[in-house]
Amino acid sequence: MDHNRIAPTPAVRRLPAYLQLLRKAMLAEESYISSARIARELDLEPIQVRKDLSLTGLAGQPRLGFDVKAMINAIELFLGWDNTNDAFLIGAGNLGSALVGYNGFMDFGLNISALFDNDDDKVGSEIHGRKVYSLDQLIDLAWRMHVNMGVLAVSAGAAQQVADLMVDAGIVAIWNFTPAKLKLPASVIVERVDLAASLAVLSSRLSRELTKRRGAENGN
Amino acid sequence: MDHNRIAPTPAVRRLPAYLQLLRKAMLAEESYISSARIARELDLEPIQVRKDLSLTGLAGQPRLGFDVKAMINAIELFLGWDNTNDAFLIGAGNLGSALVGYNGFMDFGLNISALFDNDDDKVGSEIHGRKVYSLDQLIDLAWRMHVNMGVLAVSAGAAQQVADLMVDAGIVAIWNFTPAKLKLPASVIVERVDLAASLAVLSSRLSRELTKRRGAENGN
DNA sequence: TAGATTGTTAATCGATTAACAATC
DNA sequence: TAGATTGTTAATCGATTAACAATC
Repeated sequence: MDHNRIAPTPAVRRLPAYLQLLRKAMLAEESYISSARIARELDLEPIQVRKDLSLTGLAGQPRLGFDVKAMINAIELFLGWDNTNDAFLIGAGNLGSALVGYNGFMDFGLNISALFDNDDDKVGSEIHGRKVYSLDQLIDLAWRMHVNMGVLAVSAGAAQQVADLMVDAGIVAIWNFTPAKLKLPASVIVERVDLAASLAVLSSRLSRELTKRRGAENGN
Repeated sequence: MDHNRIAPTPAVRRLPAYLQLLRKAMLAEESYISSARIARELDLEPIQVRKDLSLTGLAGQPRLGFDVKAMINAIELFLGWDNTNDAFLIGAGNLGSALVGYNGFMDFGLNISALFDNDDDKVGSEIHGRKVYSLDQLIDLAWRMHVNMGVLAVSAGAAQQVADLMVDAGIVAIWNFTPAKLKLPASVIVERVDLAASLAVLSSRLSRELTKRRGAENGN
């Protein structure tokens, strides 16, 4: 309820899952959904669902649950997904191309409107229907098109330098797909997709599991 | 120190960053590094670094810090990155190709040894030097090559079905790049790269920041 | 009204951080 | 030895969960 406190990150990260489920419920023409039902489908606790949804400021109704349509709007508004966000993608390599080709981003209110790369062979071409521009044009185009979000998908080595350029171009939020830890002004919002961290969790667990199994095989 | 308790996930996720820094230190021929120095470079607290590193079971030395080479080995052992892990990648689309082309995985002890796809146009071809097989061959090849890790990069709609097949093929650990929440036996280890969650954090913060700035513009 | 589901307040749990004795 | 840095134990912090009164 307290709209001045910043929202807990773990809760914000769960909101897209609620949104997805609510959209499915809307397609099924259900008008209300309870926290118990959401919790069951997403394998969470009902109380956690209620706490998370309260972030949006929209209250549920006793006996009924949450108004599906209203809650969809409330979550989208909270996340800034109510209007499509135009973003530039910098680095039209393998990963960059993959991200542009992923249509699912439209569900997240994200539209990658142009690509930027230093490779002259790529500049001027189109990837998945989006034009590739030279990095030299980034500042000019970002200001002109009022783009304030950037997806960084260059090599680790180039990441810091390109990020600095993005900031000069007026980009406020950077979705960082590189392994680099960027050093930028505090006012710039950076969210990193840390594949190494994710793989570390998976492979350490696998490693333990395999050790356990080998132990069991030897009759321990 | 208690090696029976499972490791806290946030700590495990930080280990690759330590590893990367330690490797850099080794290249610079430094033999010891203190928690204070690691903390400074990674923007963490020294005490957190010490707690995290203690997970590996390797102790530091008072006055000196941590033995760089020994700690690299200890972290790699802990994560199961001491020997290269062979993995299959299922779904040779945009994202799948990008992941195969990303050479950085070698630093994480991961080697994607083969690709699988249902698209007949792709089967038999090579992507970034790896052969693409039909999904029909997954079970046979996984057993024969003793592969127990799989990277899932198919469409959201196919994810559950393909994951079931992976489990039938004896795959124990699944790195899930799809938006699907997989329902699998509890013994299967799943780690999901949740792009929607990550974007939610970024765009909700951006949204707040822009609202704030617009407020400031209007003289509030 | 009775009953189901909500939001609030308090308790629990786990991760982070602080204080400090132990160590080389 | 003196001093820097460690690992341990305790305190703090934040997120999750439990209990329950409020509500339609």
